[in-house]
Amino acid sequence: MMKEYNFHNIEPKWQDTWEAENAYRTEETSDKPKLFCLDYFPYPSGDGLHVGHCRNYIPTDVISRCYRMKGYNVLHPMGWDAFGLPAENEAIRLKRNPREITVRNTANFKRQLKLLGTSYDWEREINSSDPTYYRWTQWFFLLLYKRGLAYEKESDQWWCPTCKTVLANEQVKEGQCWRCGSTVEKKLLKQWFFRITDYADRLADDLDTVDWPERIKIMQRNWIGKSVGADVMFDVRSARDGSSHPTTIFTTRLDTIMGATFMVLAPEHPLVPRIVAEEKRSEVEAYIALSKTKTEIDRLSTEKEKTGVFTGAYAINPYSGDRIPVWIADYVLMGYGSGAIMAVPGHDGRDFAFASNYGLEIRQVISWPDVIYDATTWSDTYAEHGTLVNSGRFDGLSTEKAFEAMVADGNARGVTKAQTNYHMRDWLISRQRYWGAPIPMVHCPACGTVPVPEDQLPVLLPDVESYEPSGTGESPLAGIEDWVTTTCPVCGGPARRETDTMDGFACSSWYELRYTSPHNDNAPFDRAAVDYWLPVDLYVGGAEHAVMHLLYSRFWTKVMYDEGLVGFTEPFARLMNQGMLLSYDGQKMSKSRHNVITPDEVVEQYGADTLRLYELFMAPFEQEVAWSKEGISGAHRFLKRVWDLIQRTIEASHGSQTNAVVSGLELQINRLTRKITDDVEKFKFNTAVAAFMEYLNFLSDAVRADETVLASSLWQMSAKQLLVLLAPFVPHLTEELWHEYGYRTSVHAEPWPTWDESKCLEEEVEIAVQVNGKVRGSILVPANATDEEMGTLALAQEFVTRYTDGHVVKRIVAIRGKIVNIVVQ
RNA sequence: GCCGAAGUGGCGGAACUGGCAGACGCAGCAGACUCAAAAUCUGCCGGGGUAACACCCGUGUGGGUUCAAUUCCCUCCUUCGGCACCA
Repeated sequence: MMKEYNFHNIEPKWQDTWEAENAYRTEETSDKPKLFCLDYFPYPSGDGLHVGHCRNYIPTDVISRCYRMKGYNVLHPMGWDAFGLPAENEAIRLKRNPREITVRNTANFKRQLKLLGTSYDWEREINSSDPTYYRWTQWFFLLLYKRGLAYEKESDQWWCPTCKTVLANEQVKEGQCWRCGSTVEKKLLKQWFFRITDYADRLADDLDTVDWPERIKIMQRNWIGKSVGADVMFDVRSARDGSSHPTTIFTTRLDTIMGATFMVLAPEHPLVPRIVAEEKRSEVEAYIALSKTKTEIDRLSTEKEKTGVFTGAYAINPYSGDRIPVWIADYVLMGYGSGAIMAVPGHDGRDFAFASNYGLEIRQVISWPDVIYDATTWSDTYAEHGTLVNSGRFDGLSTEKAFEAMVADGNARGVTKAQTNYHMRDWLISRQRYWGAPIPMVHCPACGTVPVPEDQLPVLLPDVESYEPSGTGESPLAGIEDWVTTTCPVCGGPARRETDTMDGFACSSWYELRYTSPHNDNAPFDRAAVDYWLPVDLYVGGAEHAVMHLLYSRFWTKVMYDEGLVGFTEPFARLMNQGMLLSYDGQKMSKSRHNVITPDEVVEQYGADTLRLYELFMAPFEQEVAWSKEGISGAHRFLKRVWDLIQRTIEASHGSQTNAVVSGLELQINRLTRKITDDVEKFKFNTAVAAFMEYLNFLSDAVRADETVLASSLWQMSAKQLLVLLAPFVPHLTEELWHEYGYRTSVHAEPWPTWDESKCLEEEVEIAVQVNGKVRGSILVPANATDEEMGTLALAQEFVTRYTDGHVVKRIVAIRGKIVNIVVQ
């Protein structure tokens, strides 16, 4: 009587065994090659994992298991990004302490991850909200401060009224909070920033050195937004008293400067009150007031009308000498460049729209061979490069040449200098919230703002009765008087602690390093361990962190490199993004839609091995796909068929050996081994699973034809090799069958099978025969047949002569192992 | 508006470097087993056409290169993702 595939017994049994034997502990020191295989740092939400989250945990587990079998020392750790807004918001909603919530949630996540049969080294588990961890997050803050990369500044910042805190630019998507979706507002507050803009060039350039999806690199480059141009000084004359105010504008198109017919200042530009004409004053002030409210309310309207007001003042164009009017308009932003532009309506769409609205002069300064200039039909499509006209001594130069000549010319006269600007702003890291690492700074009335000395870290997050955000722009910590009150580390006098906490993204900017030495009490990490393990060889997670975590983390790494703490400049050598897993209704899985599928329910019905196999099989790794309730049964059927066939194979192994031969078996097992090895390397798990299925179909057909093959030696060997290849994909089923064979050691400790390339070749191949590109039949030829032999054999076929008789054969194309094409007439 | 990715059977998808489009799986249809159902096993399964062959059409659209195009080039359409007045 054959045993049934009882995954309910098998899976917990092996999970307990592996845990008891500490089967997946990472070796501390080793001569083996290393692989650091890392999942994104998860925030342990109270909802737990759904099957969509498994879409990255399963593949990284397959990779880790596979590389262990290949003889690598593998670091595959897991920990919790527990600090931050999401955890705190959940705690507030449940009216529970965030610390309690975190303990409960991480336990549940861990249970679910174990349920999947993952092979994490749990001895290296970390938690960003633990003082032994955030002590070092604070230590890095001090490092940044010491290097002049952390500073305080009062400015208008994005404020989320629901989360009651400020947000960094990267954390505002289409005018909404990245976490809760509320429309954000501007609020004037004193805030801590990290000077990430100092690293803009390196952050952009070093993208060329990493193996990441091109899409993510492009998003980062766009975000950094490097633009090369020039600063030019325009002399603005006050309309009030005629006084001179040299004012810088930034342009990437210096070559068009002879076409600058007016100048525009941002409404907030500090020069405005000093130059505005008396009779324009009320109109200008009204516009400034209006634009302040407008940016908040109308941010999302797509095609905003370009509006502005004339200040009454004029400026001198330093190249043409023209006297041009100075306007203010809200399409010029104070936060970029110098908050002032030269407007070239002839060759810029925005300036053109503005000039058209207010009847300002439009002048052509670039010409193209096939374009006739006509002021009435002029449009923003003519911003491309060409040849200069109406530009005096620069006429006839190409735009590129003119740019250089004009920089040199202006440079000599002291009005122009080459300049590069960036879209990216400094990273705002203060949060007016409780659940984060306290910023380790002290405000002393005598000494000013001073850092907490390293030996006094961590600045512990105090227990607090109410951790609800106040909404006043102050953190809940500000209300804890005996925590806030402290002594100044410099003068010993009374002082007050900084009450803001750090953005949760600070915690995740260095966590990968902590895994190499998670219990180190003397430093954030052991240098030797980091030198061995880093950079991360394979980093896997969703695409949603393209310009947040991944940018911040790269920045911290470069700072550490500059400080001499690490020997590399990029933390993640290879990055992969898994596709989103939609629910069976094609919608995103969410509690509110009631369409969440949990691994718990799937494991209960089909087992973890089936879940793993199905998630790997359902679509290419990077592609979005919808869950199919029926589809998973195919994966389960496959595993039952493997189970049954191996059971029969084991049974047959107890009898006497036969000499039965399965034609092509050696070819198939060698090809399968090669295919699985390649596909795992390339993250093509779906085709790897398909290859297993094809192989099983091949074996099934062979057994049906002749049952005695089960007891042949090649069959026995091939069946075992199938188990070993399948082990990283379905660890429990393979382990059970491996032990049923009588082995006492784990299948996961087996060496990864190799293949013989010469045995992957067939002796005879079937190739298609075409006449004039249409398939008319196929022939069987020796694999080493020459082009002539293939052509001759093809021409002799009845299905070919039918088309060639009465025609002239012009050409025969023969491609070895593929096709013969006979071209007639 | 700009940047990027992608369009293949009823569905998820496969196709090396240009070489027989639809591997593998799901669903469906027919049959075997069964009193019956489930499970399992076997066969069929892009469209037209045929008694069955033959044959014709077919990878979003229209063109091009080639002996040969899902694959390369150009045009357009659609969907998804990112950025959104960055001078």
